[in-house]
Amino acid sequence: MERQILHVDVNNAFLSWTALDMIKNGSEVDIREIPAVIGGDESKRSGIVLAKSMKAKECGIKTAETIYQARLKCPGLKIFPSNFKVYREYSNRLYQLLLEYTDKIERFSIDECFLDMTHYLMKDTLLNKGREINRRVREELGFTVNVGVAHNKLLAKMASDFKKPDRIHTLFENEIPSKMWVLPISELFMLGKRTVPKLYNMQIRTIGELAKTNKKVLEDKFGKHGTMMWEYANGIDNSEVKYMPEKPKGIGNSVTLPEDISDIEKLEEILLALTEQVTYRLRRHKMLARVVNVQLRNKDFVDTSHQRKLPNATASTKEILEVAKGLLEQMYRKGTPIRLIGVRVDDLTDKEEMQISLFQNQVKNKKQEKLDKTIDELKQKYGYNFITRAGKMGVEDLIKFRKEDEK
DNA sequence: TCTGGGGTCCTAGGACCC
DNA sequence: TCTGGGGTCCTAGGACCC
Repeated sequence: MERQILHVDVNNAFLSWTALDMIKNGSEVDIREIPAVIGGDESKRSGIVLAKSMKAKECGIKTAETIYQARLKCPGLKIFPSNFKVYREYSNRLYQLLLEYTDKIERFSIDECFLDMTHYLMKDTLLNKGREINRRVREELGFTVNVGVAHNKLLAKMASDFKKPDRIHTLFENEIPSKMWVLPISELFMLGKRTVPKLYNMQIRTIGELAKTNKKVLEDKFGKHGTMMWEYANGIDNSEVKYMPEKPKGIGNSVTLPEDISDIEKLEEILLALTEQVTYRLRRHKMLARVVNVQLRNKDFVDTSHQRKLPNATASTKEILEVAKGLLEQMYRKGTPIRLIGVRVDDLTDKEEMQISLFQNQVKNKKQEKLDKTIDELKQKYGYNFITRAGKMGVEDLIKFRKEDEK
């Protein structure tokens, strides 16, 4: 049975939502109407563009480039900080509105949803529903979306990426040659800056040329990625709309340091703050981790990471911190200036499903678990930073706590 | 000149076992 | 002197997404 898929994509999401929030708080200007970007903080060495207004786009400003470069392109540019709490609110409002159409919604990111409308279309056409969503979001929520209409997720997503803003586009099978094959390969979902030059070297420049390339040639060169790009170029995608919320597969926290650090004791303090945050989130998900990973980025932007598999899954701050410290010591070359440090846990399992090893639940573990639990409860009651073991040098200010895990 | 932070998935090589 | 071939697990790194 042919599926009926919509992709809803908020136009300039962070910028639009910041604009609405500013207006709500009495701002006279609508930053959607001027050259403006949402960006990081240059003084904290995180100065990149997260979102741009149409006027900023006209200057040639691109997402993810540096604020420095953006300002060169557009001297009068206004820069505003991001506010994820606000973004989450608007994202939830959009989701609530979309729930009126189907409960088969995949929240692909904070500003993108896939809707599986296959079983929800009565006499209305998919296109009419798309138009209605587009209009209602604008009128009722005050921002605009692009809607992609197709029979699978890939084509719906490609369609919503056509002309912006506030548009609706279809991409049905018979439209693939005229609407998709004419585009450069860089426009194809999952073809990034590493793969595109390799395809260019093979004289493949448009999605249509990729679609007509021998599949086996691509597979020999790119493996599974080759299979995928050939199928995508031909509009083939059988993946489901994943409307059931999934458990995370890994949880991480990393920081770019305001200045390079070459002192391992300082790095260890930051590692503690990062680990506390990661294990707190892990416990809130009621999950345990079996793999601990530490990442370093040096001043030359070279990344290294080491990981270790644990004999038993755990959510204990102490246990994970000990492993993380071991990894840091193992990989850190004395005197190297470090720009970024991160901790993540992987290979997660549900706590309930965990088999309790006979040798594992000893008294000291119980004690440690109880301490973690007490601290977690205080954090929930008085806020994440109320109590922390990493308070020595204001390290906790570096670690942004992610509020969505509060729920 | 300056280059975020959160993820997911894949690959390749080495260790180890039968 | 010549030295298999699979399979699994673990680790480091890369590519891509928003």
